[in-house]
Amino acid sequence: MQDQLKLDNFICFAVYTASHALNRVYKPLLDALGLTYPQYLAMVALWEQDGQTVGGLGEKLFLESSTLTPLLKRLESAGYIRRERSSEDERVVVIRLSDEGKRLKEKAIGVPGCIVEASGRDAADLTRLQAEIVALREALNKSVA
Amino acid sequence: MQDQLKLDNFICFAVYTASHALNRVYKPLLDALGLTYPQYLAMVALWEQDGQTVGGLGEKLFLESSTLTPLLKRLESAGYIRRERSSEDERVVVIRLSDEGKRLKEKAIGVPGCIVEASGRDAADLTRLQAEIVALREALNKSVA
DNA sequence: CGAACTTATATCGCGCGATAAATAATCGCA
DNA sequence: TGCGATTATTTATCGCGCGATATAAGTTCG
Repeated sequence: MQDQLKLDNFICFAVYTASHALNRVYKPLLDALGLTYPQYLAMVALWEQDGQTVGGLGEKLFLESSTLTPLLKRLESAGYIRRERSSEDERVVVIRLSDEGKRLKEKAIGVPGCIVEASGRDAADLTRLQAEIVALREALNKSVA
Repeated sequence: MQDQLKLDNFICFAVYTASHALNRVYKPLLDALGLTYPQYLAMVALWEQDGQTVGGLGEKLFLESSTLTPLLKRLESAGYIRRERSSEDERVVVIRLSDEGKRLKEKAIGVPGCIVEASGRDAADLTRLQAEIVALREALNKSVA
């Protein structure tokens, strides 16, 4: 049968369930760090570049301030970051890693390797697939904007 | 730099953001149907095969019954499905489409096409990518189990 | 100068999704 | 018969994600 409305033919279903599957692999690793999945991504973004603004982070992570602000507050109360208003522009809030937040990077350094291993693929193959998925995301984002 | 902890190198980040991007494309289409994204997937599974059990649906959708039960209750109170205990095995709850639920399929028939269009790819290309993502999901699920 | 506009973030409200743990009902088998 | 296994529900908790709106700070321009 060539039913258009067949679950297994849905790219959205593939992405949705792959996201869940990733989440389940990450869960125990991130529990050990005291982070949720989106929090982890925010921390990765900050490890990559400290001192980003809320807006800048949101742009990178594709999240609104209404999602990010409470998430960042949780990271702050966990002691991993500080939120400081910029002195040049008082509208802007700059996010800085605390010492503990910086130390957490060392504990997190092994996580990506675990994922690669769980995927059963080599890094190059994953990189290729990742690029394809990013291309899909970009096309979809363009169509909405 | 070849930093392992770089956001753009994360397959998880690609999947996570692609999932959001898909959600944003779907949102207006599903709003018109009165469905959320996971509810839509459950309905697709039921259009594909009516009369599935909660457990069976959960297996297909990779969701626990504790996630599915409230979701299905919402679909029931929306009038799209009925939940009936099986007479053969009274532990089992069978989900059946209501007439309205069946009619909804006609309204939903155009949705996948919109997504293909938004992706800017042809169907064959999407199918190939979809298969790759499914393969990733299967590998990840295997590693957890 | 100051009114009007823009930008950056925060707040509020909402619903949902996801999980864990406890409970209940039923089934099937030794 | 009785007990472990199965199936689903319940309860409680937590966080995510968004839209709408508010607040406050900066900017522009008459």
